[in-house]
Parts: sequence; C-alpha cells; structure tokens
Amino acid sequence: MATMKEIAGLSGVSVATVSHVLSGKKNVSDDTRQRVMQAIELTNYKLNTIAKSLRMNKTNIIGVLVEDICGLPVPEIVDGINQRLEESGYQVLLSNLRLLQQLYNQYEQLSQYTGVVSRGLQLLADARVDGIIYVAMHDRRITGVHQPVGIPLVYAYAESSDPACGSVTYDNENSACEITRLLTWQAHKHIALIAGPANSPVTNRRLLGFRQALDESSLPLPTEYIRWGDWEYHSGLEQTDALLSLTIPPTAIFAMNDPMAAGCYAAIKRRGLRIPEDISVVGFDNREIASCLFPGLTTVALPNKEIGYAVAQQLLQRLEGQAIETPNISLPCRIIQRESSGRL
Amino acid sequence: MATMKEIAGLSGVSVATVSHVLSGKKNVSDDTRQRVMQAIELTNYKLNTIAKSLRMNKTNIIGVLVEDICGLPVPEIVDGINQRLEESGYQVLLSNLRLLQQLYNQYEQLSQYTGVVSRGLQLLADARVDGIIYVAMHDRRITGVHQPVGIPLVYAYAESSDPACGSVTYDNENSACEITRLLTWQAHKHIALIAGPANSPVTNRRLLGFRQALDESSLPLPTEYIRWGDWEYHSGLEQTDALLSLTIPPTAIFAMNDPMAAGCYAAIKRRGLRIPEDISVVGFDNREIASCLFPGLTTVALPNKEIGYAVAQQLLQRLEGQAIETPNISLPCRIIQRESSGRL
DNA sequence: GTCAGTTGGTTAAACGATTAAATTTCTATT
DNA sequence: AATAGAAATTTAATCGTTTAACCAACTGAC
Repeated sequence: MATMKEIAGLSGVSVATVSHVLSGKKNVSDDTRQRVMQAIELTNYKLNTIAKSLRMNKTNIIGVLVEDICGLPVPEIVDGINQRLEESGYQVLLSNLRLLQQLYNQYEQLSQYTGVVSRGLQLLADARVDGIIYVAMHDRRITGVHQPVGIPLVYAYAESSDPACGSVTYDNENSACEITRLLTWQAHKHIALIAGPANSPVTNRRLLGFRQALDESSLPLPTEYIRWGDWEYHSGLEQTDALLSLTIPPTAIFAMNDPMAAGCYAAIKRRGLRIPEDISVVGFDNREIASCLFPGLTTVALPNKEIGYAVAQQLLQRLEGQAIETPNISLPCRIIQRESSGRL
Repeated sequence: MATMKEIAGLSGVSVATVSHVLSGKKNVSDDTRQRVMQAIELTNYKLNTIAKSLRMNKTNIIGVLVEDICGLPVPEIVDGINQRLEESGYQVLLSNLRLLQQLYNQYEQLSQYTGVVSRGLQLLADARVDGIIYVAMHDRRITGVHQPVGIPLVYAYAESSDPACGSVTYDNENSACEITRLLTWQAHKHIALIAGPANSPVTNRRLLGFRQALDESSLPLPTEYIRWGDWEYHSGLEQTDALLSLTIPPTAIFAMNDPMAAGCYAAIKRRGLRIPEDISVVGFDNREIASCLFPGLTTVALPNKEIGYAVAQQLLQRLEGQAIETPNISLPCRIIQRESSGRL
C-alpha cells in the first residue's frame, strides 16, 4: 500500500504538500496539485485512516451497542442509524449484548445488567469511537445511568433518566389512542383490550392511550374488558375466548401487538364469527403477520428507521458541539389501515 | 486519557518496559511488573488501540458488508458472526448496502450491482479492516467476483464462483427433500407445490429437493401441481385456490415459504376444509407467522446463526494463514414439526 | 578473577498521517 | 532595482504504540 511519503517522492514534493492537496485547506499551486493527483491515481493511493485517527484523535467511527440485534425493531433502527451516519462520513462499529436470550420479556430495570452493558460500552470505548448509540429492545426508561466513559452517548428506543443523554423513541401513548379512536369513531361501544404483561412499561403507555380514547368518547372500561396477555399468539387466543364468553362480549378488540391479534382472529373464527362484520380487531407493531391474516389486520407501524435516523442525527449534533434542542424526542407512529375493523 | 508514557513516568521505567508488561512476551521482574500494574490501576489507563493498529498494521476489526440489514435472515447471521468474532477479540464494522429497496425479489446476478458493492468494499478497505464478510440476502451463487481489494473475503448465504473465497450457506435442496418426505411418509400421493418465482435460485434448489422426494416414492409430479408464486401471502392464496379447483385436488401442499403457506391456510379454510384432516400443508423458513397460524405450521428453520458463526470461523482461519479445509460449507436446516400435516 | 550466558531494562526507530512555524518563491509597488 | 507582502512549500514535532538492537548487572563455571 502506497503511503504519502511515496506520493511525495513520485511528485517531487514534501509529504506536507501532499497532505495539503488532500485536505484542501491550504493553498497549493495548480501545477503541484496536478502532479500530486497524478501520482495518487498512478499508485492507487488511499489515505491511511488509522494514522489519521491517531494524529487527529478522532476515528470517525460511531459505536452502536444493541441489546440484541435479533430484537424485532433493531435491524431497522440500525439501518436508519447507518444511513444518517453514512451521510456524514461516519462508520458503524457494532456490538451486540445478546440480551434476548437472557431476559426475554422481562422488564427489570436495565440496572441489573450494568455489568454486561458497561463491558459493552468499554469495548467500544477501547476502540476509541467518537460517540455511542445505545439501542434498546423495548421502549422504556433507563434509570441506572451507564458509567460515563467520557464519550457522547445517546439512546434509541429508550429514554434516559440522565437529561444530558439524548434519546429518541416513539409515541406509544398517542398511537394507542389513535388506533382506539378508529374503533370509537366506528361507533363501537364495547371495546376490550388484550394487553401485554402488566409490569411492562410498553403495556402501561399503550394502556394510557387506550384509556384516553375511551374517555374522549365517554366509554366505560369494565375491568373484565382488560385481559392480560404475554405478547404471544396463544395468550391472544385464550384471552379472546374469555372475552367472547362474557355476558356482554365486546364488539371490538384492541390487541397490544400483532401476534396476540392473530390469536384473536383464531378464537373469533373458531366460534364462527366474522371479522369485521361481527367483531373488529386492531393490533400494534405491523409485523409481517398483519398482512398474512384474513382479513388484513389494521395496526400501528413503528417509525423504527426514522428513530435510527433521528438518534444518529442527535449524536452528530452533539459531536459538533451544538446544543441539543430536544433531548428526548418521541416520534409518531403510522396507522396501517386494512380490513379488520368496520362500522358496527 | 493516560498514555504509556505517563505510566512509565509514574512507575519509573521506560515505555518499552510498560509495553513488555502489557504484552507479556518479554521477561519483566515481579517488582517492576507490580509497580507498572499499580500505575495502570491508578490512572485507569487503557491501551490506545489506534496507535497499536498503526504500528502493527492490524486493526482487529472485521468488516461485515450486508446486502440489507433488514433482510430476514441477516440479523441472525450477523449475530452469529459477532459471537464468533468476539470470542477471538475482533470487532465488527458494519456496512449496509440497503439493496432491499432497490431489488426486492429480483434475482439478477449481483454483477449488475458491482458499483454499489465495490464502493461498499472500498469503504471497509479504507477503514483498514483485517477481513471482510459479505452477507447476501438470498442464498445464491455470485459470479462476478468482487474486485479483490487485497483483503481476505468470505461469503455468508452465497457461494462464490471464485474458489479462493470461502462461503457458508444452508442446504436448500436437502431440506426441501426432507420436509417433502414428511408428506410422502404420511402416505400422501397427491402432493402439490407452491414455488417461488421460477428465476430464483432458491426456488430452483428447493424444487430439486422436492422432486427428489417424490421420485424416491415413485410419485408423479403433474405440471398442474406446480404453481408459481412470488413468495407473498396473496400468491399462496390464489395458487391454492387454483389447486383446489383441479379435478384431482392435492391432499398435501408444500409452500416454499411461510407467508405463501399462510395463504394456503386462508384458501383452504375458505372452502371449509380442515388442516390437516382434509389437506396437509408444510412451509419453509420458520418465520414468526408459522407459530401464529392455527394449526401450527410445520416448516423448515434455517441455520442462520450457525451460518454466521461458521463463516466468521472460516475467515479467522484464513487470517491465521491456515488453509481452509472446506471452501464451500453447506449447513443442514432443522425441521420444525407442528400440527399442519398428518397421515392421510 | 575472567569470561560466557542469562536476565531485566533502555534507546531509538519505526508506523503514516497533520499542522504550526519556518523558509523559500513569487508579485506588486515604489 | 529594491523591497514588502502574499503565496507556496518545507521542516520538524507530534499522536501512542511496538520491537530490534543495545547495554548493564548479575550468575556460575573454570
């Protein structure tokens, strides 16, 4: 691999001049510039970014620490991050905590896993990344502030209790409210909920939105209309069965995610009822399954890629020393309207 | 940040000695070792990997170039890669070509996209990675050999026409054969196929396996039993409809992926038929949907994580100068048996 | 007491860039 | 023609490591 020294030799100038040509922030005569460029072409010279990093004390690399790359929203978030960073000439050093296996559907404070997390952060810090993006698997508030490694840190999909750390998530509450409104606007009076686990922060935010939509239409929420699931297909099926056995069964069901909504479908069809004629169903997450059900499931699409893009943007601003205008950004979701809900 | 120089100063030795302590490949007296270690503790010194990389001409970073991080198998593959590399102290620099948007379900030779690909490779090469893993989205043969950037390169999920490049994929043919055997063993005589697009390499390999299983049981494959879909739910539905309208409808259907199998389900149920009593269905890919259908879909799980692990392993071997024993590895899939197929 | 061998440690030259400061070369003004 | 000022270029220090080569001190053997 050619070095600047060789380029300098070939074009009869000093390495400094070669550097000046390349950086373009010093005057160089047209004549020398051309000679240098020729030599560069000729030798297929590429600047050694390692040497540059050492000298400049800046790697142009951002560490992305993901709780689990296999978590559903994670690839899209990383995609968004990658795209924004590329635009500014940064690269992504990826580190995977592989938490999914360890704490699937558990919502303890992350602080219990500080060991794993800070080891992950340290690894990135050792690589001298310019900044770190922490990508959580579930939207939640992170209370145990991570050991400050002295590198700018922002959160995707989680909100930090440390106000100095920026974060970008999506608006659970509002989205749940909006999709529930779809049902109230269709004149449904008996709307039931299949929630996620009661101790999940996501469940609680979506529950708030659901309640608000009902309130807006002065609809009651009898306790027997709230069923607790575990995000999985089977819990959706079982809880729907229970709902349909009530003396006043609901005419619409909001399942807090799509697999549970699929469970709804199964329970409803097993009883010979039709969707949406007899009962409406809406879901959340817009997983692949939503378009593979009959009829297509109306649901909420999360702005995952946008979250990634925005959080990268936020970090870049910090790196440029700009003050962050909004430390905690919450992006809106998009309602995906299909055929699973209809006027009563 | 503390440097070796400061450590040396604090412990009254030269930087060389500090380096020797850290690397452990030179003798150092217990006394000095302790003094140095103390100073390191005290200052919380961390070795500057950038400087080390420059000096050693080795970054301990592997570039992972993915065709699209949002492609279904990709996160699991990356997970496997990450895990293997971590075990050997390497880190992952991720680069995303974002091809999904550009060529979804098109199977032209990658050579048409050499521009995009070689730009991606160049970016990683510029970062001075020690090796590159190319992660394709669909199992296929890559003919246009990528510009050799002088960095060891291996393929995941694709096989290269260049024998010098290692590769790891999964065994489409054999897996399709095995899952079809499940049907022949259950005494089915009329087995139909819902294939992917005819020009897809994946389709063709799975077709070979399907044919072989039928041959083994001396079953015929009438042309009207082969239906071409496009991997999507709707094509599964339509093609199954066509199958069920035949004078001799099949008693079992192999859909080449799970969304199309979900389409099968819809068409079958619409006619009031039962799965598996009236007709058996099997799929491929083990997507989330497979466990959200009723009855659960018997399908094939791809060894994605294992592919990642193996391909990383292969690259590491190359980096250590070892000869690669098997340049093209093909890993077996796992049959996931649920309730969608039964004895006739 | 001399000498060879070992052990523990230092010196100094890399690695390949950037950049402030110094120096040379060119332009323009008188 | 002399000279001040601007423009172009070079010199040399620096970033934080690694490591070959060198050196001093010590250990035994004779």
